[in-house]
Amino acid sequence: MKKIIDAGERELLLLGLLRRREMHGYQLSDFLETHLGLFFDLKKATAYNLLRKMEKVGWVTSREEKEGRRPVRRVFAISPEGESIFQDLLRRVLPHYEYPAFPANVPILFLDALSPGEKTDLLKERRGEVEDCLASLDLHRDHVPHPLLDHRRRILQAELEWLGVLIEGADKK
Amino acid sequence: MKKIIDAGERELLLLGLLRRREMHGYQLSDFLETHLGLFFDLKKATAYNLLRKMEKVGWVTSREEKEGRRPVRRVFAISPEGESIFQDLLRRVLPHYEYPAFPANVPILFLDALSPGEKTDLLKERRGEVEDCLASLDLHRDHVPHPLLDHRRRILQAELEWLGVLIEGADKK
DNA sequence: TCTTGACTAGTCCATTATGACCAATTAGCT
DNA sequence: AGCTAATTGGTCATAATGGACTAGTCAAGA
Repeated sequence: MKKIIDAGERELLLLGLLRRREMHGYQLSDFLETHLGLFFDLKKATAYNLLRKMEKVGWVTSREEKEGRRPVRRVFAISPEGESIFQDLLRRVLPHYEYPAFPANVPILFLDALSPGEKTDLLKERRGEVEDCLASLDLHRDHVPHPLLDHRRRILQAELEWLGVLIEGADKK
Repeated sequence: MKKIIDAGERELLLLGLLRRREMHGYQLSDFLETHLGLFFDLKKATAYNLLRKMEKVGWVTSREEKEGRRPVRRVFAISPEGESIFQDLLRRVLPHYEYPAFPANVPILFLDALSPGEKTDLLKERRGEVEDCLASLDLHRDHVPHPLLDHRRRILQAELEWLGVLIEGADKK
């Protein structure tokens, strides 16, 4: 049910962020969660894991840093080697599209196990959720209009229209 | 980068298929791959694993079967318990929508690392791929128009329009 | 000042998922 | 008949994942 055809997106993501400025692990994963959590899902432990691995192959370097009386932390920076990998990955990943899995669509296969009335109700409930998603997106409107936000908006819009047609079909029958 | 918030979609899928007719593992995973591979990604080993697990908790039963001189195979069938779980899962999963992760969008974050010309070229290449996806979908047109195909078509269409806007923006600047 | 809760920073480990692999059978070709 | 490729049916080792956990620091209020 996955579909994380990993062609290096995770590495690309981390390298790209480190390219802007060096960061320690917590900083990175915090940024991922709070700024990119809407779009990507890379958990802390996974990020740390990848960082260690990328250090082992020389794409990033790290040094210890002590600030105030906090525990030492490991600051990661991209290496020249890593920069070249980044450039490569960017050009390798960007031109390809992969349709993601929509696990939430599994029940669509089994709609005929529901009575027409119940089917309509449940689909409408789902539609409501999508509408809410879309509405909450528009609260971000004031922010810089980011392509990823636009993408999300369009996907949700498509989802909405699809559900509309489904519901209509269920109603008529 | 996952986003497989597993609320039981995988179990729902297997139970739903077994509900139509009992099957052995290979049959199931083959069906998944050839008929549903476009939409979901559930690998053989994962399916077997889930089947064993569901047998352990009594949602499915199994018996050995010998046909011809082939090796015995284990045929799985849904149990009454499993049927009730199925009904429950169906009603629990259907009304909820979860935005999936689009790992292929990671490079969108780093477009400014590319020269305008290269950016446009790579985006156009991606657009070509999406167009091909869409075109190959329409070859399936003769089949019964399934909601999932329609969903895919709409998602790809949205993707296409988004890319169009992106490319236009990149060109103008 | 004491306590409670949130933040910082990171690790650990049980569970999952998957690619690789295996072994037997059958089909296809010459 | 003999050889190869594909299919059938399934297992397994390994890697990835993510929830739970640790442990120290700071902030705010009572």
